Amino acid sequence: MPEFRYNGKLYYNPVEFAMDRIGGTWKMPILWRLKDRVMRYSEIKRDIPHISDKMLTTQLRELEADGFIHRKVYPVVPPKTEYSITDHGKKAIPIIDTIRSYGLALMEEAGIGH
Amino acid sequence: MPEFRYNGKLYYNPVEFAMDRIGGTWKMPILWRLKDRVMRYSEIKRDIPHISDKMLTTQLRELEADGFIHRKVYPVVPPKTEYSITDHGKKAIPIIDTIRSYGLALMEEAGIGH
DNA sequence: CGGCATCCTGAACGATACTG
DNA sequence: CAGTATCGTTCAGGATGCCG
Repeated sequence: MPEFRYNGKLYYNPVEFAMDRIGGTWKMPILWRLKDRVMRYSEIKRDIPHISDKMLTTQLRELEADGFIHRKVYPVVPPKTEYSITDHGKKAIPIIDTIRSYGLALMEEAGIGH
Repeated sequence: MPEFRYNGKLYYNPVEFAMDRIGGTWKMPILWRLKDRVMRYSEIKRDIPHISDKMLTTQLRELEADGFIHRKVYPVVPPKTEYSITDHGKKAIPIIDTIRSYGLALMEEAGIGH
């Protein structure tokens, strides 16, 4: 398996590369919520309990930089920012769905959720 | 999305639960290599560059504890230990394959690998 | 050969406070 | 409302050495 570099970071396989874009604790939950609707910052925050402003902002910025979501700022008072998924981001949804289903299966096997 | 607890740890969604079992830097690469053959400790280690003994041992133990792989020790000198994937572990392979393919697609879009 | 025991670092992540 | 700034903590993972 050939190793390669991207943006200065070293990767050893495609799985690692994919997980660096959509992995971590928050990115999939965020993408999942944006999959079929536009949401404001405060909406996302309210919908994902326990996430801090810092984490939400950081993750949103990274997803935007990687082209998964679009950020639209309305220059009004009070501030208004809308986040939406891009076509590039939509391609990740089936993957997340696969992992999600697998997680549910594992949970059932483990006796969780009934 | 209902949160739940498992082995003392708090999870917020099925994706997080799944990634806690097969995620991280090393677990998928290990499972991927064991998917259709039995391997000895030293074989795996040789096949996954850059992994340390500590990491390899830790990950193998966790995968074993979660029922993904089986560990068979031969009481001989010098020591011999064989690792194989279980039926439970085999169910993870299609997931890894999906993520892998997605990673390859992302890499191609990013202009990596040609 | 197939590990385990220690020690250690850096990045991820959290808590809190503040602001245009 | 939608963030930033700063500080503190945790923990995955690396480095090194030892052993039956």
